[in-house]
Amino acid sequence: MEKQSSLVFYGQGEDISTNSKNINNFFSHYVSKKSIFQDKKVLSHAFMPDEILHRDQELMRLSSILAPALRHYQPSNLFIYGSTGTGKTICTKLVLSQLNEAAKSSGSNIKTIYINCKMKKVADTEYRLLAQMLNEINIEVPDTGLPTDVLYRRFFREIDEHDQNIIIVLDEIDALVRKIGDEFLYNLTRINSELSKSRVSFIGITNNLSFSNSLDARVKSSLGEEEIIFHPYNAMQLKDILKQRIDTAFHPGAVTPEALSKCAAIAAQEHGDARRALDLLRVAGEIAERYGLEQVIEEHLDMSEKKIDHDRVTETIKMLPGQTKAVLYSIINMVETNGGKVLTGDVFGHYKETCVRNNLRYLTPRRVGDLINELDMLSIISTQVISKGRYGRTREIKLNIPDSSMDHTKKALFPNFGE
DNA sequence: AGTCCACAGGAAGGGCAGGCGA
DNA sequence: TCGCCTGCCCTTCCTGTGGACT
Repeated sequence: MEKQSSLVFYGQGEDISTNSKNINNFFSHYVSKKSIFQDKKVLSHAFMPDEILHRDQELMRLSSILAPALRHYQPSNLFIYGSTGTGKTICTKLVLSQLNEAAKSSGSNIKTIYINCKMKKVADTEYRLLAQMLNEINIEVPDTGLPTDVLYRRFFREIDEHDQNIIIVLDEIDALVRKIGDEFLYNLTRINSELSKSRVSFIGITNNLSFSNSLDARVKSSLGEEEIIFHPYNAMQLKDILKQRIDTAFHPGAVTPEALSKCAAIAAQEHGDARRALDLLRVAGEIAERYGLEQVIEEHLDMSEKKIDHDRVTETIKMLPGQTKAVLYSIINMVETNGGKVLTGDVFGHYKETCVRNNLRYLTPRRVGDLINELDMLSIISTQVISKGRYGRTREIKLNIPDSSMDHTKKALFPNFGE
């Protein structure tokens, strides 16, 4: 295939004496050229389609569980399970928005609160989650400084002012419980006994199918009154979803049927993740556009896959704190030297040496163990606890950084640490 | 069967910064 | 201003673990 980047074209082919002229010409050309996209936002995670394909059963089940709110009854608490990109969040949001519409026309007083518990600095502590819930009902509270029980009381008082049904959605609830434990959830289960006018229901969304097993029995029985499982999409279903979005996102004929099939197949292999499929398609479109082409072809999807992986890794690494970078630097070095997998003890030894060499303070093995866990949670590495019998119990660490991103990863770490 | 190793990981608490209310 | 509360990062201390070794 012959590729021609418009950037290269303008830089080399024309006699333009100054940089500003060059850039100006590029922008004019860019504006005058027809975009491959018709409406790019249709491919974003936040976009809510009018119709969600292949989720009729789940939507009906969800609607029937929440419907009693329209008759001033408290709907059952609910857990929604399913892997990433199976439509849990989007279906919940759609049903809630329809419920709000129905409430408006029927005169029911329903308030819905949606909180993504995985958002850093939003819901990673009990205080912040309560503050976020208060913000959702337009009550401003300081980022820190107040006792937690004051926030609880304020929240109870505010929501109990009117006779209303409140539905609180805690998305990625497993991340919250991992961070602050399930005591908080227990407090929430007691919420209705504190209220005289309002009624509160909870929807917990998680991609961890065994999440409820890790909960306290009281919390489990109270919050898990109903359960809905979202199964992964298969390749055919993903293809339908992609087709639906392509029709509005791209100009007609901008995505070849082969590219569409390939995109669906890649995402189907990765646990039927529709979000991943849409990302692949969006980035592939951007790549095609950058090359000045009017069609997305299979090859762009390969490039898109690499780019998404690469961006995810390098962006995550850039944001890491210095000590975590030092630990990762040691893991990469150990893996490159020893090949394959390394053990916690070896990593700590290398990490300590690196810190001494670079005049950095070094942390205790206990803390380094936690940092290794954090890298694991970010999927930069994978760890597995193994027993080496008489030679102790340790963690085996494997790098998850693709070879294609290794150079950039090192560049992101090397300014901080030298040999 | 008991011992031992090299950790994993929970619990408790210190120190610091930042904010609130009296 | 001061006491109290929070989050955050960290250390210290401790118990638990599982399979090789004796």
